[in-house]
Amino acid sequence: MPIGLSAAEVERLDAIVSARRKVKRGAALFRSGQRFESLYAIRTGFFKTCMASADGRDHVTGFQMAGEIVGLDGIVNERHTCDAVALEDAEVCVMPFDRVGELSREINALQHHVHRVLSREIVREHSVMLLLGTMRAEERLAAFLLNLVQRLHARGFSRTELVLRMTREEMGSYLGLKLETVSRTFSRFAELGLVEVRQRHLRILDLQALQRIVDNPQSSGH
Amino acid sequence: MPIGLSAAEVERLDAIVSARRKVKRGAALFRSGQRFESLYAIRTGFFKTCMASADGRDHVTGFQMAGEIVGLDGIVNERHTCDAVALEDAEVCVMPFDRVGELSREINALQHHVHRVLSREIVREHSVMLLLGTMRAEERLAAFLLNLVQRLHARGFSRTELVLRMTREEMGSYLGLKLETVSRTFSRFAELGLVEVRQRHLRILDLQALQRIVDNPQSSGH
DNA sequence: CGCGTCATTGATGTGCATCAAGTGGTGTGG
DNA sequence: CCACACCACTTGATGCACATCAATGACGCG
Repeated sequence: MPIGLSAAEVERLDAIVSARRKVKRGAALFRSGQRFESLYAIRTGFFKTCMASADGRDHVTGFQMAGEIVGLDGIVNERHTCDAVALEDAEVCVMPFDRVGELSREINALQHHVHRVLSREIVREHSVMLLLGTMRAEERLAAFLLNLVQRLHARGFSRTELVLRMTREEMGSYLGLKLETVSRTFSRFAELGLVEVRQRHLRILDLQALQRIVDNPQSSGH
Repeated sequence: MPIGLSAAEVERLDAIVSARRKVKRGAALFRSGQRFESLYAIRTGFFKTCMASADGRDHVTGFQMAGEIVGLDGIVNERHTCDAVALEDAEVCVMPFDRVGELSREINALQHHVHRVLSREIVREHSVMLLLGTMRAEERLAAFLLNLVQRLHARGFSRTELVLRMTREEMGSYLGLKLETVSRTFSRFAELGLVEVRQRHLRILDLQALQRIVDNPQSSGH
C-alpha cells in the first residue's frame, strides 16, 4: 500500500488488516454468490478471478499477484460476483470493508487511495475490453505477456524471465482464445526468436519485437 | 441519486452539483488526456465512451444514459483515459471530485454510494468482458439489446420499443463486431420474428426468444 | 514407475471479416 | 419544392483467422 501516511495512521491501518488468511493452490478465496464482507490484499501467491456466464461456460476475468486487491466487485451488491482461485499457495490480508470505510473517512489519503484502486481496476478492464474487442491472437498474447512481465518487474523480478502460473486454457479464457491457439501462438513466437518457451517457463528474447506486435495492427508475420 | 439521505444532506449535495453543462450532439464532454477534475451525472441525453488503442483503431467501451455517471476512469491518474461523446444533445451535472470526497467523508451514505457506483462499473465491465470473450455475434447483439431495453425500461420507457442512438458501426465497435455483421444479425433476428427494425427504431417482438439466445450457447439457428 | 493432466501439433471446418455494389433517408442549396 | 450529394445501412461473394476434432508427447505427482 504505497501511500503517504503518518506513522500513527499506518498503525491504525495495520490494526484493521491484521487478519491473515492462507489459501491453498486450487482453493477459492471466495466464490460467486458469497456474501461480501472484506477486500483482500494479496501478500504472496497468485490468483485468477473467473465468472460463469448464463449458459455455464466460464471465463477468467483477471490474474492477480502480490500487492494487488481482490474483491472489489462485491461492494455494489454485498455479494461476490466472481470466484477468486489461488493458482499457487497464497496468503492474503483480510480487510473488513466497513472498517476500511470508517478509517477512510478519517484518513484523507486512505480515502483517496481506495478511490484510486477502484478506478485503476476500471481502467485495467477498459484495456482488456480493447484487447478482446479489436486485437488478433498474436497481439493479445503479446500484450498479455508484456503486461505480466511488467508487473513482475515492478515487484523486483526479472524483466525477461517468468513462470506462467496458469494453464494455456486459463490464458486462453482470459484472452478470448482457445488453448490450442495460445499454444500455437507461443510456438510461432518461439520460431520468430521472440521468446523461449519450456513448459511454463518463459524467457523473453526480444521485448521490442513483442511491443511492436502490440502496437502494429497488421503484424501477422506475412 | 437514489440513496437514503436526510433533507439537509440532500441540500448540501445539491450545492456541489449545482453546475450544469450542455453538450451538443457529436461534441465531447471530455477527451482522453484531459485533466480529471469532475465526475458527470447525465441528466438528459445519451453518450458513448471510447478509447484509442496503441495503433490508432478506436473502440467504444460503453453507452451511458440519464442517471448514469461518467468519468470514473479519470480518478486513478487525474487524467481522463477515454473520450465521452454525446450521441444526442445532452445535459450533465458537473460534480467536482474533491468536493464529492469531502462530503462523502461526512455523509456516510454518500461514501457508500460512491463506492457502489465504482464497483458497479467494475461488475458491468466484467460482463462485457464475458460477452467479448465467449459469445457469438447473435448472442452479443441479443445481450446488448436486452441490456439497453432493460435500462430504458427502468427509466420509464417502453419495455419493447426503443430508438438506437448509435450507428451500426458504434454498436459493432462496442460488441467486437464489424458493422456488416451487426446489420446481418439484425436482419436475421427480423426474419425469425424476434424484432422489427426500421432504421434506428427497434421493436422487440419476442423478448423470451432473445433471452434464450443469450442463455443458450448453441442457438445459432441451424 | 505409471497414470492423469497439461501441452503440442496436424487436418479440417466455420463464423465473421473483408471487399464490393447498391439502396434509402436526410439535409442542403438552387 | 425538388435535385443532388452524402452518409448510414443492407446485402452478396469471397477469404481468412481461429475453432474444432483428433492424436501424440512431456511432465509431475502419488
